[in-house]
This record gives sequence, C-alpha cells and structure tokens, in this order.
Amino acid sequence: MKRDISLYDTAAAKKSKFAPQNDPVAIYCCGPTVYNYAHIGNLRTYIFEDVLKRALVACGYAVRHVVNITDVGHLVSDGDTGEDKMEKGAAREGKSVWEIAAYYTEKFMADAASLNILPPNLWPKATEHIPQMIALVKTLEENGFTYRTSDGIYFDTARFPAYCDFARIDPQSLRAGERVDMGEKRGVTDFALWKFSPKGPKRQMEWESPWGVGFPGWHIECSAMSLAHLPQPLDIHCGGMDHIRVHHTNEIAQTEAATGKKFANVWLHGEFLVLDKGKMAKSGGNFVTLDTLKERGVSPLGYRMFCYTAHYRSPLTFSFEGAAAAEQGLANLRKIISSLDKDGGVGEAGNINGVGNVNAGDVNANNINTNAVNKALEPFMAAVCDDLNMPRAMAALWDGLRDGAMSGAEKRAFAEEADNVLGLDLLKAPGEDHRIVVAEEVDGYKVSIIIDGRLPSPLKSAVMEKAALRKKSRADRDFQTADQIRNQFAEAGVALKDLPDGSTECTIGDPARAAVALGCGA
RNA sequence: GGCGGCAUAGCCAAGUGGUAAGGCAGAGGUCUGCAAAACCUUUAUCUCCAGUUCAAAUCUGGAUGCCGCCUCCA
Repeated sequence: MKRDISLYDTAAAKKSKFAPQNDPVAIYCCGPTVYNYAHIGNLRTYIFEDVLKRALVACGYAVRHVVNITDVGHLVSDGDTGEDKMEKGAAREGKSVWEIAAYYTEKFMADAASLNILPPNLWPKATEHIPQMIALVKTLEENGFTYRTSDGIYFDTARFPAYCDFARIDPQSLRAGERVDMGEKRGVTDFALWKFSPKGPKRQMEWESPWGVGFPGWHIECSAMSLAHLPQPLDIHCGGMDHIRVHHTNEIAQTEAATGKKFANVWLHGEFLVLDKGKMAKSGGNFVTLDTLKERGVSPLGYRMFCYTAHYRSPLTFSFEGAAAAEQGLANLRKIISSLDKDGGVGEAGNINGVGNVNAGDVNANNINTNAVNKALEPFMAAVCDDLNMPRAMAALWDGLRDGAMSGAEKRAFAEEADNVLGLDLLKAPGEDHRIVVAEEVDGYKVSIIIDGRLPSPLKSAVMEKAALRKKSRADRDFQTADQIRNQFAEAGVALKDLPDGSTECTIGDPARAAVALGCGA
C-alpha cells in the first residue's frame, strides 16, 4: 500500500499528486562539479534530495537514484574568454586535473556520508561517459539541431520551439551579449555541445571526437548520463534553482531533440542557503564548509537539522547562531529520546488526556501499541508528504514526543520511524557521534572530558587536576577556591557539570583557547 | 534592461480567508553551597498605506526594503 505524496513541479508551477511511470521511481539529480570543497549551501540541496528519496521510500516506493559527478572542467562562458575551473583548481594546487577531481570527489562523498545522505544507486562520472556524449551530439547533428563555429559545435535553439516554455522565458526580453560575449553564436540562447580545445597551453582533459579534439559542453553531460542509466521520461529531476533558466532548459532541449520523447515528468528545485549579504558562492569567496561548521561546534547532523527549519523552496538564512540553535535542538531531541524508558516515558504529568483513546490497537511483543505509534506518525507523514514540509514535520515530531498518550517504548518506535525520513540519528545518545570522551579518576575524584577532535595531553592533565581540586575544595567547603576554578574554566571556554553520580564533566569548547587560558601551552 | 521571489517574536521559521506551528534564545518558579541538568509556567497580531470581505498574516492596488535568475554556480 502506497501513501500519496504531493510535490511541487517547477515546469507546471504547481503542486500535485506524484504519479510515477517507472518502477523503481527514476530520479536524477545534478551533482557537484569537483574542483573545490562543497560549501554548506551546495549541501543543502543534496540534503533536500535525500529527504525526497527517503520520503518516497517511506511512502512505499522503490527508488533508483542517480547523481552525477561533474569531473570535466568547463569554461565559465560560451565565449573563448572564460577560465576552466578544473584547470584553474589544478594550477592553484599544483596537481593534475585528474588528481583534483579524485580528491574533491572523495571529499564530497565523505561530506555526504557524514550528513547521513544515503548514497545514490549510482554516481556516474562525466569523464567515463564521453562516448555517450559524443553519440548524443551526433544524433543531434543528424536530427539537424546543431551548427559549427570556429570554437565548437552548438545547439541551435531556434530549431527547438518549446525552448522557452520550461523557464517561462520571453525571448524578446533577452539581451544578446549583455553579460556574455555572443562569439559566433547565432542565437542568444544557443549553447555549446562540444568545445574545441583552445589554442595555447594544452588542456589536461581533452578527447578525440568526429569534430576535432576538445571536450563536452556542460549541459550534455547530464543528458548523456541520465539517458545511460535511467528510463525516459525520468520521474523526477532535481537540482538547485539556479539551474532552471539555463542548465535544465538546455538539458530538456537537447535531450528531447535527440529522443523525441519527454525528458522528465516532474522537476524539483531547491532554494538557496543565503547569508545576510546574499547567496553563498564558491566564486564569491564567502563560503562555509562542513569542516568550518565543525570547528564552530556544529556537527554535520546539526546542520542537517538546521536545514529542516525552512521549507526547501524557501531561501534559508544562514548564521552560526542559527546553526548552533539547531545543534542544541538536536541534542535536546536525542536527550529526550534516550531518556524514554521501556514503558513509562517522560512527562508522566501529561498523562491526563492519554486514557482511553488508543486501546483498540495491536499490542505487539514489546508492548507497543502500533495504533498509537501510527497515530503519532500520521501528522508527521502528512507534513512530509505535503511537498516535503519539514518544518511542519519537525513540529509534529516534537508534538509526538510530548504526547502523554504514548508509552516510552511507543515514542521510541515513533522516533525511529520518523528518523527513517529525517536521517538525524535520533536514537543515538546526545553528543555520541563526533565527540571523544575521556574519563579518569584523579585523587579519588571522577572527571570526564568531552571535546571535539584531539585532546592535547597537557590540556588533559590541567583540566583533570583542576576539576579534581575543585571537587576537593567543595568537600572541604572551601567554596571560594571552587568558584575560582569554575570562573577560570568559564574564561577558558570549558563548561563544568556535576553529575548525579558524583563525577564532574568538563566540556572543552576550543582546545587552543583552553590551553592558553589554563596556562598549559598552545 | 527583462523576469521572479521574499518581508511573521531576540534568531531560524511554519502558516494562502476564520481569529498566529515548532526549534533556539530569554524571563519567572521548583531544585542546587554556586553552577549545570531536569521539570513547570511564560513571551508576537504578522514592513507601511489604501481597498475587497461578516471575517485577511493570508486576496487586490500602491509604497518601502531585501534577495535571486538572465554567465560557471546548489
């Protein structure tokens, strides 16, 4: 039994019930160009696509998901003036373009994994599909959609009347050469299918073709790879909203001109992550990576949680404050869930209205009333299935966890189900994922240290000793010394916490700062 | 120059006609030598102006501000 899900289709400009033609559902998502680290704005889109896939699976669909890796460099414009990002990146780092591509591909996949983004069924690489691209251009040539200039083979958009439909372009309003040199292009919207290697320094990536040595145009990659690995029409094609006007419009034109068939039935586009000053951009220099976030105490899944504060079709304003808020929220969720016992649950006081409304369900071996769990899941899934409304889904999650009618075990089952869509590792203990914990006994006092990353041993002993001294002072009722140490820790960015079992927990924010403040070197 | 979007509490935001979800932060309380944690309670009339309507954050017109796309870009 499948659950209905409605999605907003960019092409139709409206939300409607999703009705796939393929089984498994065929999804193609535009992947990264691997010439630099992915910034968290790029990652927002991949998180949204991952939620889409998880939601479809939760709705009972089988999914075949393909995400390409663009590891061929492209000129920044169709004129001859632009720079190639891959070649530029290689020059910057003194490596070959192949090394650059391999390095950033690996890094991207590691980032995706740390965000709990499920790997697609396939990560096709552009460099491994050059023959398919050449074949596609050949077909377009045979169908009469191409022309040749001195620098490449171009797609003649005038031959494809539906060109302007997808992005609702008014051809009259386009101003030729306003921002990009027209070169020898016949039409403003014409684009390169195959570029000849420019004169001058030899390109590291170039291939033989029937038209001459060169490299593929950017748009042809996605068409060739989706044709190679998915049935047509695709059920869903995703990407960032910046791709609507040019990349996806071009993909549709060239693919449909070659196959004579519709390319994709539904198009989903993710909005940008924005900064106060505007969007985050690799070229703009103002970009934040997952590693930057980690340095600031925000885990990858904390960032994933942050993305759920806004709908994927709304711009989301990024700030470290907001990300930290999400990190805290995630920690709180895990705290609540880990404190749920087998049948009591938390918040016993809220039980008053919990009597009598769930007694009809099946009670399984673990004493879980599946009807109660399903009832809590209902608003959650309804939000998810309403065009992936994650802010509302999160609200439903909090509501469910506070529902006095469910037992602890039932809430845990509810959270587990919800997490299949959320991918937040909700059942993990708070802080378990990216922190290291050292627990030792000093002078008979138990002290534990929580820190992100490495803990230098001088810092470790300094914290251990001072924490133990504080405990001793307290036992001697020397509160002045105890407070002095507390203040010292506060200045060093170390949070102190006395646990019920008598031990002391010290959470070190910034190790470097703590080391300096506690006088144990840098 | 063309096209599009947005404006909701300290912050991130949901909400497309029926009287403002949720998170974080904050405040008050219980508890604690102090602190933390935990628990309870609590925090807005939706940029401005003018309309439509019994009823508008939600529709219309206008103003102001911000952002995006038209170039590689998630």
